[in-house]
Amino acid sequence: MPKISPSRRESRRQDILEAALACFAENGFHQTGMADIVQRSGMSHGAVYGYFASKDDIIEALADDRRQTEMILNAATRQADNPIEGLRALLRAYARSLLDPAGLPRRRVGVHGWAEALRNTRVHARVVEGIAIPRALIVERVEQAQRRGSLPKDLSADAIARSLIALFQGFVLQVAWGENIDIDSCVAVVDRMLLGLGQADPHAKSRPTSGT
Amino acid sequence: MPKISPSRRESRRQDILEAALACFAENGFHQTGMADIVQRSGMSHGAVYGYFASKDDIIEALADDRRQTEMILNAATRQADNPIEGLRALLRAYARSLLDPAGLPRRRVGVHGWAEALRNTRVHARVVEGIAIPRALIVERVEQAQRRGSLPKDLSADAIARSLIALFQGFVLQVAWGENIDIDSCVAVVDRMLLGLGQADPHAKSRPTSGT
Amino acid sequence: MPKISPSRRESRRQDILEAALACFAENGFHQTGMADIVQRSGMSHGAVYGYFASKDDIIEALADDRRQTEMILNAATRQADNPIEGLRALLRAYARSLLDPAGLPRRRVGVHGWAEALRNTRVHARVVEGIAIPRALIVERVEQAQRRGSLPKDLSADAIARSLIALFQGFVLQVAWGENIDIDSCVAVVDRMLLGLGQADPHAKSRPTSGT
Amino acid sequence: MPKISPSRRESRRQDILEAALACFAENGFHQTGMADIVQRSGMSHGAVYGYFASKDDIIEALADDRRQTEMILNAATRQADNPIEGLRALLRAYARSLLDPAGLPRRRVGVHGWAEALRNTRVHARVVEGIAIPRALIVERVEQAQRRGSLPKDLSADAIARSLIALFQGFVLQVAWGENIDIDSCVAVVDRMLLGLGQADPHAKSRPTSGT
DNA sequence: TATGAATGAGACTTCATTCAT
DNA sequence: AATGAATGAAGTCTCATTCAT
Repeated sequence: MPKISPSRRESRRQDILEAALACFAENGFHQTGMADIVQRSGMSHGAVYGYFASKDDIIEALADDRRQTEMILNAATRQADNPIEGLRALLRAYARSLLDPAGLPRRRVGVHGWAEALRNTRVHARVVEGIAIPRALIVERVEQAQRRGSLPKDLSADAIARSLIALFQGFVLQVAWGENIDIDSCVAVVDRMLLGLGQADPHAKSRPTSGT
Repeated sequence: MPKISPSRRESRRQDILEAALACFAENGFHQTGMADIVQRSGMSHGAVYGYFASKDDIIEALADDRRQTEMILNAATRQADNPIEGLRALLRAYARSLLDPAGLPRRRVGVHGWAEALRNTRVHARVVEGIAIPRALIVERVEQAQRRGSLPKDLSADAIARSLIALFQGFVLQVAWGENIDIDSCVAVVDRMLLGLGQADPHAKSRPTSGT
Repeated sequence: MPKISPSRRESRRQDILEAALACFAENGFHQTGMADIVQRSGMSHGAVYGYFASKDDIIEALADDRRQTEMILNAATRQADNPIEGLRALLRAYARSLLDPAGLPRRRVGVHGWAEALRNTRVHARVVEGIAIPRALIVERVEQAQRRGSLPKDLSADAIARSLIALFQGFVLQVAWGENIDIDSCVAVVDRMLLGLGQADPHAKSRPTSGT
Repeated sequence: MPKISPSRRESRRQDILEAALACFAENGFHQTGMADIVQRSGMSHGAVYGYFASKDDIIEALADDRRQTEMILNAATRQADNPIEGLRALLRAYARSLLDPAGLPRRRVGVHGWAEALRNTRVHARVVEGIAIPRALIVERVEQAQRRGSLPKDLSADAIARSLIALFQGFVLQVAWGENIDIDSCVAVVDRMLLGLGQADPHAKSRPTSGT
């Protein structure tokens, strides 16, 4: 029987995750010690271990960021009637998040998570799941557009989704590195690319893939 | 001859880097111990330290992979007369490298390097430099195309370059994760995106951007 | 109470210093491993590092021995009214300490500290400070005696102090080496030397510096 | 059968000792690596090991410095007819050597040797022997003086010798530390102390010890 | 003889986790 | 539940010495 209330417990848990996020963002998972997290959280070693079974447990918890996903779902949902506009809304939602300095730690930890996912099965699962959600959404939008004829059917919806995700991932990376990147210009570029997707295959001999 | 020949020395150095690459690809930089590298290289601790001053030194050496860059330069150079085709050649060269299973360790280590670049200044410098080279090449091609009128001038050449790089980075990441990604389909998608770039801004009122 | 009391902490600290003293006395600073100290202290590596940041930290802590100094201050203070007798009391206090077998480890470590002071700045500072204190005391006594006329004014008080310190240092060294030295006889010799200091310069032509 | 001439061999040996002396003076025995000595000597590892079986061998060779001893013997011998003057000549010879900056490395290594003598039996033997020689000389002089009546017989000749040696040792130490010590003033002090030794025991009740 | 690359035991230190208080 | 001192395996790196060339 816990002496502290469930809500207080959850709040403490978040304190730890917040502290860990800050530490991991600065130094990466493996250069950060439990002592760093303990100190930053203002708690004791024992207390932290009361909320997480291990350091890996904390890493896993942070590898799974639903907030971004939720934001994206919302962005796309708001344009539920127009798939192409939905994708553009998605793009803009991502771009906006990249411009938010408060999200920098999160994005840096995200990049560390990408590397960690290469060897830590559980982290891998979390990360891949986290990406599967927007991907499924994009796929859905694309297929919707393909049915409507606003996107050609000769392109794989999955490939389009993966390509857009890849774009976002690359932007996250470059921004995390502190590269001097002009997000707005990039959004314009991607917008134009999306527009290009709507074209038929110019290399296909004579037979237009889709018409108006 | 007690002093080993420079070529033999270089060969030994490569052996170490190869061993380290394999270890890092499996377990990441910080989960790999010097003992692992030593064992895998078949040398002794002391011998390894005769070639590299520290583990970080090895990491740095691996963070700088010119081979990929060179391949890209070649790919683009072969199409020196047609900038758009040069970019497509680049895209294909990248895609081909992604399909090579022998390059997997290298790509995995590359991802670890991305994370490491977030906190290790020297690795950061290497990684960023490694990306600056293809980016400069792309910028050059794009500006060439813009002068010729095959790409609109209202798009930032740098943004285009960064976007293409971002795409490649994201693909590298997804492939490294073992995602079930169909590279050929993705190439088709990116091809179409490139095509889209050639279009004028559809939102611009009346005045066509491309001319002459 | 999870946090150990300050007194218990200090006691543990002393345990480590004691163990280190014994090890260093036997094998010197650099031939002693942390493992030796750890084993002798009965603690674990981590525990020792909870009290001292490094091996050098332990060495520094041992380079600073105030006990001897305090003993000397006491000895001299007891004869506050007669400076010459104060110096003789000092001499005897030192001699007594040399005869104490329990102090042998301390003296051996002291000699190691002399060598260490040649290259370790912090140890140098500690050692020199440790000697500055009795030296200042001797200087004070000598100047007092010079004002009273019981010591000639043509001798530098500092040189006298340094000479007496040098004598003690040499005795410490010879005793530490296990030389077959008769301390009592040496005390008699130094006593006579002190007596000699009271004489006027015999080489000074005619004019006596001080009278009786 | 050595290919190099014995004289060349000895010269090489001295080169190594010189290099080692410089290294040891700077960093002490145990902080100096064979690599340092090898580099400073301009030879190779193998070559150095051709002259000395081990690092300890080099240390031992340096622990035995006959040059100083010889100088002292000469100084005292020049005053063979007057024992007290012989001692004063010795004192001055020592003092002069302390003022020679070229001898600093030697003196620093000497101090390291004092510490090393505490645990290395062979070094101990060398160091103690090195000191036994001047001590024996002083004892001889003192006994000579006692027979002549210029020094009282109630003082132990050995204690006097050890006391004088102790003085010198302490001066060496303080000079090696870079202390701001005025050697000339100290010589004046020791001169007066020696003068004091000539006095009879003032505490002895009535019966004068000295004759004539 | 000379060279210097190689060896490998061992040095110091860290840190995720536990558990007596 | 909470504390934080303690554990000890494991980490990176050094260095006296050897030996193939």
